[in-house]
Amino acid sequence: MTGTGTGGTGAGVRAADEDRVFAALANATRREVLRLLRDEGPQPVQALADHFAMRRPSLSEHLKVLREAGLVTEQRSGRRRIYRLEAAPLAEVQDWLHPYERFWRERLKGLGELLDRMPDDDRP
Amino acid sequence: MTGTGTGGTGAGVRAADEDRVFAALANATRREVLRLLRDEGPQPVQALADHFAMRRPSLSEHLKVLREAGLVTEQRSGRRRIYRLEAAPLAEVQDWLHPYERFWRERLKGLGELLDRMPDDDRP
DNA sequence: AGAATAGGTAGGAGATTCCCTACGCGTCAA
DNA sequence: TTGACGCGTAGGGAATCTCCTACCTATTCT
Repeated sequence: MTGTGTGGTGAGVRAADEDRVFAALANATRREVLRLLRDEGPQPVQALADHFAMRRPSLSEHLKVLREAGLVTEQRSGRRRIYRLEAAPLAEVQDWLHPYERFWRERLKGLGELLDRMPDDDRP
Repeated sequence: MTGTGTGGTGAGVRAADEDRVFAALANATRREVLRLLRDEGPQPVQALADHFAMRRPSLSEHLKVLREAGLVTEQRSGRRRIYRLEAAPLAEVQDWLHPYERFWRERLKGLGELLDRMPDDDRP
């Protein structure tokens, strides 16, 4: 929904989305939540909370950050809310990563030095 | 140097490294610095600072965060310090990303629903 | 209906982030 | 040697993060 062409602002929205995703991933608890949803499938909040040494309301706030980054969705089931992994924003992270790939591959082949460009104004 | 097998603690070190990398990427200025070093090659601090509406000491602190995450290295050249992209830690991000890949691919093929597992205790 | 369960929100404390203005240190030019 | 340049660090302030303890609503069970 907040996809590639929402219209109007265009790139500004994308940048904000990107920022939310990277910010969401900047916390170890939230990354662990994503791993749990990936490895154990969709779960209600309490089941997730069992894995952490943190009160449930704190986890609720982490889930909110993940929701606003589009990394999880909730589906209400009675009085519970089943959280599910939404991996699509992670594809954008991979896209962001891609232009760097050749740099670490060069390093691994030991060719890095040869291909580095000097700043071309002066050297000591 | 702070690579895969520093010895002793093992996974603890890795987790701390991972955290530093994700934290470093959580800021748009720092991601832009990485992009500049990637697209324009190694540069001194002032050349980088020209791209930002921020005082140079602030950028220096961003560079420190990137250095401590292993994402850049500095090479002294006279009174200047040439910063260079070190993409290796980004390979670890890609490794982290990899187990999620099948999830967004499933979604794209519209098969997501079929493969989702229920929490297997009860449904409404 | 009343009690228990599931989970979100409010408000606050302490830590961290991100920017700033000084200022210090090393290097190059005059 | 003196001054200008390049860059890092110190210290501080505002904003944000991350955790907490209440507290509220919605649903289910008895």
